Amino acid sequence: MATIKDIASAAGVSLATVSRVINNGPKVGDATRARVKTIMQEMGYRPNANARALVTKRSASLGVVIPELLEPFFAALGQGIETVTRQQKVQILLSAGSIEQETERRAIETLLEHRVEAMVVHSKALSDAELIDFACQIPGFVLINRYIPEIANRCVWLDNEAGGFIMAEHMIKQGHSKLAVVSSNYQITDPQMRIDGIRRAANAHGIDIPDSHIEFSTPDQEGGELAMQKLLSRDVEFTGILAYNDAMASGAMTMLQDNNIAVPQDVSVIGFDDVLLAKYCRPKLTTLHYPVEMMAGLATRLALDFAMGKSCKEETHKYTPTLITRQSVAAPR
Amino acid sequence: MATIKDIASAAGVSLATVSRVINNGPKVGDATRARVKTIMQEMGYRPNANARALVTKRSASLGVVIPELLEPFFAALGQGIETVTRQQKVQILLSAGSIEQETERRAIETLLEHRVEAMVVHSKALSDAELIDFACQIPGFVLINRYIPEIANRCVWLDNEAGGFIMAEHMIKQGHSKLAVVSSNYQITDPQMRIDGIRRAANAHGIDIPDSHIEFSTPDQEGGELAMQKLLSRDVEFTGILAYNDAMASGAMTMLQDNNIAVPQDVSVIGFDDVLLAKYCRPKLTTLHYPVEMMAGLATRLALDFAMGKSCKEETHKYTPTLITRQSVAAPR
DNA sequence: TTGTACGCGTTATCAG
DNA sequence: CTGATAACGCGTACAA
Repeated sequence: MATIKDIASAAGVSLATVSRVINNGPKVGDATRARVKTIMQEMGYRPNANARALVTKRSASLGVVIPELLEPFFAALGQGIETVTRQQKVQILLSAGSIEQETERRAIETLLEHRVEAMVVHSKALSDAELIDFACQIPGFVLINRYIPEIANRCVWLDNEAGGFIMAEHMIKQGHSKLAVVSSNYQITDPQMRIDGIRRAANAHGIDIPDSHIEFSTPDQEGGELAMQKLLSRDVEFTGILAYNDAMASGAMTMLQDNNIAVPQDVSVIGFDDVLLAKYCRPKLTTLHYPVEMMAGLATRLALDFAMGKSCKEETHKYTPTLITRQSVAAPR
Repeated sequence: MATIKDIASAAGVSLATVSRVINNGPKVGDATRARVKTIMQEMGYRPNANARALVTKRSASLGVVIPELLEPFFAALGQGIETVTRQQKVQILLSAGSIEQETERRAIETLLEHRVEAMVVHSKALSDAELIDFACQIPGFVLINRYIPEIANRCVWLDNEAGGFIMAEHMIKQGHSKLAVVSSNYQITDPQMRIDGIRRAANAHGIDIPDSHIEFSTPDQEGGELAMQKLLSRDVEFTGILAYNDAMASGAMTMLQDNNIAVPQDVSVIGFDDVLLAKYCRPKLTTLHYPVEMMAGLATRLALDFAMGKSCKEETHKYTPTLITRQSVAAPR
C-alpha cells in the first residue's frame, strides 16, 4: 500500500507538501495541489489511520461495549449509536460479549488499547467502583442503562422504578386489582427496580402483590411461557400480568392462550421495551416504550463531547418510559 | 497514558526489555520480568494498538460492512461474526449504512484506512467490478450474501433460486395450485432470484404464476400488509401466499386476518429467513431457515484465514435454506 | 509556497 | 540476558 513518501517522490515534492494536500492544508500552490491529488488517485493512496492517530493523539473512533447484538433491544441500541457516529464520521469499534465481569473488563481494556476517543458502555457485571475508575481515566467514557451517582453526568439511564409504577398504575386504572408479575431472573438491578415500582403503585391503591404472585425466568419468550406456566399451575388468582419485557409478555400470552384463557378478555398483559415484536404479536402488546435508540444517540454525542473536552450543562440524563396502548390490556370482566 | 518508555525508565531498564516482557519474549531474566510487570500494573500501562499496528503491519481487527443493525437478519449476521472474532481475539470495526453505492464505498475505504486485516462485507449496491477490485487489493476481503463468479471463493452466499423453489414446492405438495407472491421492491437481485425459483417449481407442476399474482413492496411488515391489500383488492384468486421474508409474511397474515380470511384454513402463508418473529407470530410461521449466523461465522473465519495467507480448499461457499414447518401452511380446503 | 527534521509508541535487528 | 537504534507512516514547528 502506497505511503505518503511514495506519493511525495512520485510527485517530486516533499512529504510535508503531500501531508498538507491530504489535510487540505492552507499553504500549497494550486498547481502542486492538483498534481499531488491526481497522483494519489492513480496510486490508490489511503492515509494510514493508525499512523495518524499516533501523532495526532486523536482517532475519530468510538468504542462500544454491549452484551450482544441479537436481542432487538441491543440492536436498537447499536443503531442509535451508529446513526450518530456515521453523521460525525466516527468509526465504531464494537465489543460484544455476555454479561460477565471478565468479558466486560477485557472489552473495555481492548478498546482502550486501541485508543478510542470515546466509549459507550453497557455494563451490568462490573462494580460501581471499577466503572468509576474507568470514567476517571477516560474523559469520553459514558455508561448507558446504568446509574452511578458519583458519575451521574456520565450516565444515560432509564428510571426502571418509574416504569414499574406506570405499568401497574395503568393496569389498576383499567380496573385490575389482582396482579401477577412475570419477571427476569438475571442478577441485575433492573428487574427488582421495576418490581419496586409496581409495588409502590399497588400499595398506593391498597393492593398487595405477595411474592407468590411473582415468577422469575429468563427474559425471553420461553422464559415468559415458563413463568406463566408456573403461575397457572400454582393456582394463583389474577386478571393482569405485568411482564419484565415484551418477549416475556409474548410468551405469557402464548401460554395463556394455550390454556384457553383469552387475552385481553380474561386476562390483560402488559409488556416493557416496545420492540418490534410488540407490534407483531397478537393481540398487539400494550407496553412501555423504552427510548433506547434515542438514549444511545444521546450517550454517543455525550461521549464524543466529553472526549473533546466539552463539559455538558445537564447533570442528569434520566429517561422515563412512556405508555403505549395497544390491544393486550382491557378492563376485567 | 503511560508509554513503554515511562515503564522502562521507572524500572531502570531499556525499552527493548519492556517490549519483551509485554510480548512474553523469551530472553528476559525472571527477576526483571517480574519487576517490570508490577510496574506496568502500578502505572496502568496499556500497549498502544495503533503504534503496534504501525510497525508490525498487523492489526488483529476485522472490518464489517452491513446496511444496518436493527433488522433481526443483520443483527444475526453481526452476532455470527462477533462470536468468532471474540474467540480469536480480533477487534471488530463496524460500519453500517444503508444500501447506497456511495455509503458502502466510503465504509470500505474508511475500514481500509484503519488497515483492518480482514473484511466481511454485505454489499448490494456496489458493482461486481468494483467489488472484484477491492477483493484484489485486500487479501482478507470476503463477501456475504452475494455471489460473484470471478471471486467465487470469497463469496459466502445463499442460493435464493433454490429457496424460491423449495417454498413453492412445499406449497404445491400440500395441494395448493393457486399461488400468489408478496415480494420486495428493493433493487437487488434476491427477490427476482426467489421468484425465478418459485416459477421453476410451479412450471414443473404445470402451474402458472402470472405477473398479476405478484405484488411488490418494502420488505417489512408494513410492506407485507400493503402488498397483500393490493392483491386482495385486485380480486386475485389464491390459496397460497409466498412471501419474500418473515416480516412481509407476518404483515400479509395480519391483512388476511383483518379481512376475515383464516390462516392457514383459508389461505396458507410461507415466509423466508426464520427470524425470531417467525416463532412469535400467530399462527407460527412456516418458513425457510436462512442460516445467516452460521454463514457469517464462516465468512469471518474465511476472511481471517485469507488475511493470514492461508488459501482455502473449498472453492464455493453456497448455502441452501431449509424448510421449517410450523403452522401457517396447511392443505387447502 | 515548499522543504527539513523531529517525534508519536512500538517492534525488531544487532551488538554486547 | 540486555541495550542501542533503526524503522513504521504521518503531522508539524521551523527554516528556507
